Amino acid sequence: MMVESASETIRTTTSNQNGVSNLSSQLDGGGGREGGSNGDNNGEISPVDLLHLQQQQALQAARQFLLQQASGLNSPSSNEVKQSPVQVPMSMAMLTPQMISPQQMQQILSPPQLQALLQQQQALMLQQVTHTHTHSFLGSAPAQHQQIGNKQLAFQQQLIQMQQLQQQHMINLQRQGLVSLQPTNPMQSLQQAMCPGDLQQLWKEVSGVQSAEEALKQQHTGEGLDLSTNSTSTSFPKANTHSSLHSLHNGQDNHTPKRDRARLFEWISSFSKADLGDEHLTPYSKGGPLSSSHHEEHAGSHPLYGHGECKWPGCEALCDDMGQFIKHLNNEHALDDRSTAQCRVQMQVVQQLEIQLAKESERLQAMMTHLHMRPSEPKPFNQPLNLASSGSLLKRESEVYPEGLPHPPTSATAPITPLRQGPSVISSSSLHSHSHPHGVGPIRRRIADKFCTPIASELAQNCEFYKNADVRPPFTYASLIRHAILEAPDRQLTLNEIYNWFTRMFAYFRRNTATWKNAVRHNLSLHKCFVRVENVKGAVWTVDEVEYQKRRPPKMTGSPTLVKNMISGLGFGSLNASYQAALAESSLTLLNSQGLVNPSSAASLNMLHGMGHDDVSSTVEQVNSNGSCSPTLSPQQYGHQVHVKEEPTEIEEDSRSMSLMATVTQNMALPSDRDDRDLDDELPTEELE
DNA sequence: GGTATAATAAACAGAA
DNA sequence: TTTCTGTTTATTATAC
Repeated sequence: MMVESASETIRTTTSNQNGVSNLSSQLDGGGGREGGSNGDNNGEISPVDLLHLQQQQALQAARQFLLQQASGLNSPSSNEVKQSPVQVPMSMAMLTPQMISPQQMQQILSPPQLQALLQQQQALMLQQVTHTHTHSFLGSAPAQHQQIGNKQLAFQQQLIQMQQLQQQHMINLQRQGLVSLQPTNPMQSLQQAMCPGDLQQLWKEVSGVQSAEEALKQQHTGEGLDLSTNSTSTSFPKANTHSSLHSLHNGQDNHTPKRDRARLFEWISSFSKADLGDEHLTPYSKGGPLSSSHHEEHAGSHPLYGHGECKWPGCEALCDDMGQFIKHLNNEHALDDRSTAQCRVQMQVVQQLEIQLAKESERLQAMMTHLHMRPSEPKPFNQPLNLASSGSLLKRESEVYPEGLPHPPTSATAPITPLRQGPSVISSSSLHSHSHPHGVGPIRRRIADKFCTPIASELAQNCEFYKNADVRPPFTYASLIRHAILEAPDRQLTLNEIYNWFTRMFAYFRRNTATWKNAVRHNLSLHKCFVRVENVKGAVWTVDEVEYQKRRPPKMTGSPTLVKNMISGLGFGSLNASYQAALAESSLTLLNSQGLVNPSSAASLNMLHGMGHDDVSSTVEQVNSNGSCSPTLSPQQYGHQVHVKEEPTEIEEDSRSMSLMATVTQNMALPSDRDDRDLDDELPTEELE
């Protein structure tokens, strides 16, 4: 029961804001395990402090610049970056965020450059706000209003981009262990990245601009808000504001006519609460605009009310009590164009952050996968990836992951699946195939076998991950069943015990019970390598290693194509040929130091590189578990009734040579702690792969 | 396009 | 009768 609730918790990681704190918790836990990866900043100014200091300095400079402008420097030509303390090309500072993603920006720019860019953008934002203000009050021609609307659009786009960029930068710092991780939500992330006061200030600027425009409009037309009026060529900035924000979301400037309230409401409601989280749409989506009957308002708390002030973006109105706040909310933030526009901006912010979160979650899993590997195994990740030859999943991931970054052994579902999925995270649900009942399509099914993933090694490295994350393990049912059975003390399990192993080891299998249990039974019956043995306490299942080795493994003959495929398999954080080579290399070193190996055995180890990884791991596991040289564990030794099955498609292949490996391995000391067997018992033997 | 492999679904039967 | 266990068949997807 506890495990199920735990998996439920994990599953929410990318679906709402709560996931952020969950993710942070995981990060904290992971950081603790890794021990010391966060660095030691005690007694000195931490990088994050420096970052904040720089941001404050930039903002301070921007404020001074604003003051100068307000005191008479109204010339637009003065709005140049030469005021900026850091020299980053203006074209870069202004255009890049809209042209390329923040991730790409970070790859292109060094951290100092990135920081400089952030500062420039912040200063520029404030400058734009000032100019917008200035033009709003000084100019009244429609053309100027049009310009204001465009500036607002540009401003808000850049604001979001800047927020993204800063958040990404913070995450990068966190990833580098330079910043301690804190439970946060998207808005907190923005505030954390920007400096809360300045973010709020920027929001106020947006609101202020719109308020000023509304005032102007009312002055010119002598009428109040008329939401039903279509915008014309002489439309007021308010209409532009609307369309700008609308196009902000659509990614195009289509200058749509004003929507009436119903359409605004419809548009907002089109965002499912599942995507955006309850709190974002609650005021609108439940019973109309900011209804005072909202349940949270009656409950004495409101997400938009805290510390005696209104938390509406850009609004810091002081409200003594909830009643006053509700009154303020209904009066000042009713469903009108401005509120809708602000809501849209907020939606956009949330959506961007959620996308970012999904990506970062996947990146986290890739990092965890990487960090679980020993320091002596960096080779695979130094090799160029050839993802183009991989399947569609890898192609998708190649779009997500920067080149050279190890991909998680996927899954997301992301929700992670987000992957959703691995470790396959992809637990990010966003990466899960929606057409598949399990959320994980067949694409992923054979990943383990295709890339020859060593199940023992993978499980050892990501044991905790699979136990907690709702991520489908990248192994076939057969390999999982076999692993479960071989892991058992007497190398035999009842069906129910196999079920229990699945649910114990993988959060993913704590759901979809009917499906995967059926699959387990199906595999047990189908594959000849699984032998049913009846004893006094009922039927148990064992593994016939000979039969298992007969299963046609992925061909790894060393041809360029296969090697390329293996390299492409790198994307899963699973072991590939290079990794195996590194493992063998390090193992040989170890064995040589123990005088247990000779050149011929080294050749044998190298030969293993051409084997399917499952085969390799099975060999090692078997030897390891048996503790003897016997290459197989014949079920006949049980002396019970045995049901021999026929493998559907059996191609006889030479059994891989394993005697030498067995000879070597049996001499190696094995940890005795069974509780840690996943991590300790298998690793030494896996190193021989 | 054929083949192999794996996942999934489902039907069915026998035992507990 | 229900549930569990085990077998079998069919379909689909993917990789080669």
